[in-house]
Amino acid sequence: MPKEVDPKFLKPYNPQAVEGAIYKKWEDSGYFNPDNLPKQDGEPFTIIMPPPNANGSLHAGHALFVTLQDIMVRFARMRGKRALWLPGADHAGFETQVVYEKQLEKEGRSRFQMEPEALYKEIMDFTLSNKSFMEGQLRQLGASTDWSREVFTLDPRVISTVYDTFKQLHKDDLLYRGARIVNWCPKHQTSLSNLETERINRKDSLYYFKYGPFTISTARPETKFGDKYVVMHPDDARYAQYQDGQQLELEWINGPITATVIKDEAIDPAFGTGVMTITPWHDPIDFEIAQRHKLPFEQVIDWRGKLLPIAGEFAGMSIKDARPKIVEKLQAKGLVEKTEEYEHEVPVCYKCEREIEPQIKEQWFVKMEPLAKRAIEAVKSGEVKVLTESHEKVLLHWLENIQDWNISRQIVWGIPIPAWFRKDTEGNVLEIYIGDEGPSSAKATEGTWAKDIDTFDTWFSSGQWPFATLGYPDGKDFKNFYPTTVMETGADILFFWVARMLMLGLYRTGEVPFKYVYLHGLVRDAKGKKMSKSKGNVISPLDVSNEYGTDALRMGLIVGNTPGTDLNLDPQKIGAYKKFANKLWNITRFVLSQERTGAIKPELKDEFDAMAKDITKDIEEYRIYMAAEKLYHYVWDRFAAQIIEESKGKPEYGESLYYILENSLRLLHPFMPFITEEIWSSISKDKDLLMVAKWPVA
RNA sequence: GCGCGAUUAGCUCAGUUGGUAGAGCACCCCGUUUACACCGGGAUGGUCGCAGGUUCGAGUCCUGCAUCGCGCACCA
Repeated sequence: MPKEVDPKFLKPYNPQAVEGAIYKKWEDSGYFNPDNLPKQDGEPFTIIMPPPNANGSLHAGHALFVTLQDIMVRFARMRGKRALWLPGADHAGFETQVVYEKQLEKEGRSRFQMEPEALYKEIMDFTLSNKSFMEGQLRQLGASTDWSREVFTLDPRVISTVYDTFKQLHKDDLLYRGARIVNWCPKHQTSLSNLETERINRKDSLYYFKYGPFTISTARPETKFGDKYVVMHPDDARYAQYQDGQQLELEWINGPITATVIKDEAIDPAFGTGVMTITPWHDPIDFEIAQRHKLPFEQVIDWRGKLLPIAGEFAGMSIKDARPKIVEKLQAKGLVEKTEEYEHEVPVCYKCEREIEPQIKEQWFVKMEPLAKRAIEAVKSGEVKVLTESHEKVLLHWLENIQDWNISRQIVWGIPIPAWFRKDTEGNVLEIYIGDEGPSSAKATEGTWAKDIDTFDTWFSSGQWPFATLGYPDGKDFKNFYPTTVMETGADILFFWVARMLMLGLYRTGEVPFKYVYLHGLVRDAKGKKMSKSKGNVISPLDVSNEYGTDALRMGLIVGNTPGTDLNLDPQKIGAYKKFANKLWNITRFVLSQERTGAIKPELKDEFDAMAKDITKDIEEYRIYMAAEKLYHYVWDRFAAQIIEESKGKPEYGESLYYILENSLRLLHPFMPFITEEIWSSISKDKDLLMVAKWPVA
């Protein structure tokens, strides 16, 4: 004689009807904040959320990290730890500015026609409205984050931490301001770090020009106007007759010039003719050669990519227009020997794919080697463990070959660099001042003070995120929750972010910022293609959540997703987990129709406990994908398909069924928090929320 | 140039410290026996890229090769 069950179980599970209310219950309970947890003596467990860029909607990658981190945090919370998941939002400097500039472009406006203050305010409004939108989306995905501790990357206390780090680097002589070759994007009008450039393979013409007695080869005729130095390898026998410093008169693009021979080992005798002329202002190799030989630097191309007056009749032309005309002129003068097609790699801006124009610019650089050294030690000693091993190798390789870091950006949307320069009337810098407020005017005995108008590379500030968010150095949270437990983020920002956090965290606090690094891969579409707006194959996690339920989305993102490898998000797979949610719903319906008779069968309990122990170990060792799959199979293939079938018509199974259901819900909760909490409220009305229920394995 | 991976069922991928291969989807057959048709039962399907080696035993460790992919880097 079956018992009456709650009528809600007589219909299929409807995620949309319950998820919102459940999230509200969690949030109202206060348990997202570790200070409110029933058990206050547990050890701390901390994850700092990688702050999503507040410049659009959450994408599938966000849904993946939310799911992974939420599983880790809910698991820790149920095991009695003081679990803190600290949420954030990123102003995302250059990224957001690019997004906003596209919007301006659509409106027929341009940032270059705007006052910086007005532009800053507009982007701030844009960012803040996206931020609150995004917070709602994080809730929809079930993120059990402590909203009372949320931090925005432009919060005053973050900026103050960033300024302290800048000052400290200056004090420790790890910071320099130098005129170096930078990666200049002519579209975005800013310099970029090496990481912010990409290389594309391209076929171009390689021109061979007669340069006095030599033949030089170049792919960039438009830079050659100021070339007065001709360089060859000192051991190249073909040119042994020429001496370093020897001067030659020769005919060049715009008339006769005096050229000087330079011998330098940077030249590869096997490339082209083994001779080249140099353009120190627009080429990194040439820059170094010029530095070694103390040669002058002259700008040929302006910041917009147009030729300067040194180009004579070509002045004011764009590179694209000028190049063929210059070749034509040289041809007419009989100075073109031949032209070859060749393939080479060209650096481009990672945002607009416009060709990078190397330029010399005064920027702030951080000396990275000493910082990298400590990070390498931390990785090698195991103070910080990187999943997977291959990512650890990649990280070490990068750290071991680190280059100095340009942290200046010529954009308004960012944290201003707290530096002032005292300049004479020529514009030469007489003195540099670094501080929160400007230098007192009384100090300017000569020249005038001008503020650095640049902002920091976003990664310079976000590289300090773990300790900045926790209130270093005196904050209570810093003392309680630092070093954090896990940094879970995308493998694609291993260098941009993880490496910088590691280095800056060690530098400022003397401790690693996190003990584990868990890296996830890219979320691709069902066919393994990278999602992009232009391809139109973007899957919105919020849409998927609405259609299949958040729990199904979460399972689909987790099962079979090993750390560091890309995941194909197939709606069919999500559908399979929607069915699983319904299965669980119907299991409950059946169990609730049974009386709690008989004693728990030892063999069933032992079997369940062994499974529970096994998946606990999996989660502890970050095999989350495997824990999820094992649970799925236990619940469906063992519990539903076998145990329940055997139990039919046998009242002595009653208590066993309740035992297995109740404890399965505990195990499933981190993965499928909504449906498990909903069922929990029906089977144990007098107890606290499932999110703080005790994990079945100690 | 330097470095890191991948190659397992038709497709997409798991396979934890070496113990005679698994999932989802697809496909085929049967079934509406009261938890569930968002279901149940069953079937087909793999010489685990190739060649060697270590081992009682290798998808799993080692070496070489092939193919594909990724990252970093100043070749005019």
